Amino acid sequence: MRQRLNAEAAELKFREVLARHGLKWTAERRTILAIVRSLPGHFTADDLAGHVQRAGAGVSRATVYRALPLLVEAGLLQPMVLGGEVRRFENALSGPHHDHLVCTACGRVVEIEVEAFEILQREVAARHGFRLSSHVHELYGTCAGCQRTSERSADAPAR
Amino acid sequence: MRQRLNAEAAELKFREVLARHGLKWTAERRTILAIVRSLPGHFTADDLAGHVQRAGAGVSRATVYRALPLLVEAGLLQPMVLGGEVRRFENALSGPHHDHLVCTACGRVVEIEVEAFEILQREVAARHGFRLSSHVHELYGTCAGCQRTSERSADAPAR
DNA sequence: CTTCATGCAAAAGATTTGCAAGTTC
DNA sequence: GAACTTGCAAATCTTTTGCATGAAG
Repeated sequence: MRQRLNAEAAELKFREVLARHGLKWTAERRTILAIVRSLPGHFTADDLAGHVQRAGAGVSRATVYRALPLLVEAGLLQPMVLGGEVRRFENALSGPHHDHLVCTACGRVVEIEVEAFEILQREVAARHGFRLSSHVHELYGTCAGCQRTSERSADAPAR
Repeated sequence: MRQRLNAEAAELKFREVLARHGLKWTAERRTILAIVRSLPGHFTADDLAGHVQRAGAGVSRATVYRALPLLVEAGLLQPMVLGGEVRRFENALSGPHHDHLVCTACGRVVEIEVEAFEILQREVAARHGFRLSSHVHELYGTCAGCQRTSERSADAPAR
């Protein structure tokens, strides 16, 4: 139901985020975007940096790292937790389980609790013969306030 | 719908994981478990280590770090991505979006695609005035094969 | 022209590991 | 007893920053 984004659409999304932050569209960021589009499957931040460097054009690691959050904000890169190498946790014992709705512009976090998700998750897991123990479920986007801000002006402070 | 786990249940879960890996139930791990249960909200691996250290009993940082993956496997700690400080990504452009079903015992990853999740997510986001751009959704548990293995013997190799 | 970007190399952090001595099973 | 743990400190790794120079708007 969700169509594959072509190069043009991807560039548009990226530039939109840049504009929103008053940042510039440079050759380096263009290169990084291209590599990101070309990488299949899962990869680490460092992997990506490596690919970009090897890809010829001398784009430094620092520049790649600096682009990461922007790419995520543009929805071109999707953060993952696979493998458990995370830095951040939440006590899974206190109170009922909840997921998170995070504003990528201002950082606000809304905790949500949706019974339907839980049920659906169990169903899917069962269908694959899995016995669930936990999960990570976070939704990223912009909250009402930040949407208004970015519509009004393109030089809105990042946070 | 999901009840708060009491100390006993938590210990049971933890010891179960330890047994499954042929590991031991030590005073240090007991301390760590206690602190984990006491910490509310979100925290980093380092935060936890700090708390444990300050909590008196001289449990070293290294020991805490070593216990982390076990706690997650036991479902007592829930990994999160909040804040975007992740090390791992996935190209959000190639093909339709999918979530992950991960076996914490053997590491197998099954990619799942459930339309209902997407719809529900959009609904929840809308209800809070958010415009979604991406999300992380990973389910952790044990696959059919690993379930059988751990039932048969407690000394099954971790992976 | 003013503001932002980049590379470099250094700095800062976070996590992991080797080892000798002490514990659990 | 054998196998697994721990603390410590050193070793690794990853990610971030300061600065001077070079582009983009």
